[in-house]
Amino acid sequence: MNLELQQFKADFFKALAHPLRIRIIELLRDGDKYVNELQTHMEVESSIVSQQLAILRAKNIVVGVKEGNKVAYSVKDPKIYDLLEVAKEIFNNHLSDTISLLNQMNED
Amino acid sequence: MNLELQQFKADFFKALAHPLRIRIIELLRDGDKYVNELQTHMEVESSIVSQQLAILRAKNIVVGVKEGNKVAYSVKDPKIYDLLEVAKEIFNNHLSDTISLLNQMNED
DNA sequence: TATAAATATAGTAAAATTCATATATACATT
DNA sequence: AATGTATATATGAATTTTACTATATTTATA
Repeated sequence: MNLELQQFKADFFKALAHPLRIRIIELLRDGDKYVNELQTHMEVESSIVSQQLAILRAKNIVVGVKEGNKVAYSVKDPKIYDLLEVAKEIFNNHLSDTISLLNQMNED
Repeated sequence: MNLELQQFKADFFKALAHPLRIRIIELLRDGDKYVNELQTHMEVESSIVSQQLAILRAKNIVVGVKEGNKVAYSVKDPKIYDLLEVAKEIFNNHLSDTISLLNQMNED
């Protein structure tokens, strides 16, 4: 069934499947930022930031608007933060599973 | 800032970044399934299914329970379906953006 | 105009992922 | 015990992604 839609979803998740791209999205949560502002927070070469932004742009996750010298980036659909929120909840569940497993092991 | 969590999120999304793995998760939504059941729905070699299941297992997204000859798989944390649901909403927004853009272009 | 600053892109080597095939392991049945 | 079935893993080739470096493009400023 609907293989094309599954491919589309996979591509979308692939766009999020990199720590620097997650970082960019989370930085943009506090408001639009210029590339250099992103860079100083991320502590990597500016070309790397541009590359990752290009990937996010290609998947329509962020948009860049030129303002003179600079380019201001913003997240296109704020629902993406709901997505990250759910991911965090899953992370927490996963973590508490791991912890209780460790506790169990120590009881023996 | 929380680099570890960003890495987790990235890894997690990476686990979802493949159409067959999306397919598996969606198939498991209707209830636990044996590998061969998954396979007949997916129309790929069984070794491919196993490989993809191994990836999902490694990221703690699914669990397999041995039942005699077979292994029954289930999704570990149903919250993952919340995630897919939010993703779908984002696609729909994106899609309707694209459509209205196309309409605009036709008006000119 | 020449130079600097900000951003983007091209090229490339290394690393990771995918897919196919072959092999291994565990359980069931005869 | 021997064979068949279900699942998992190993291996390797092809492809994709990443990270780095160099270069290009646009705008601002001396």
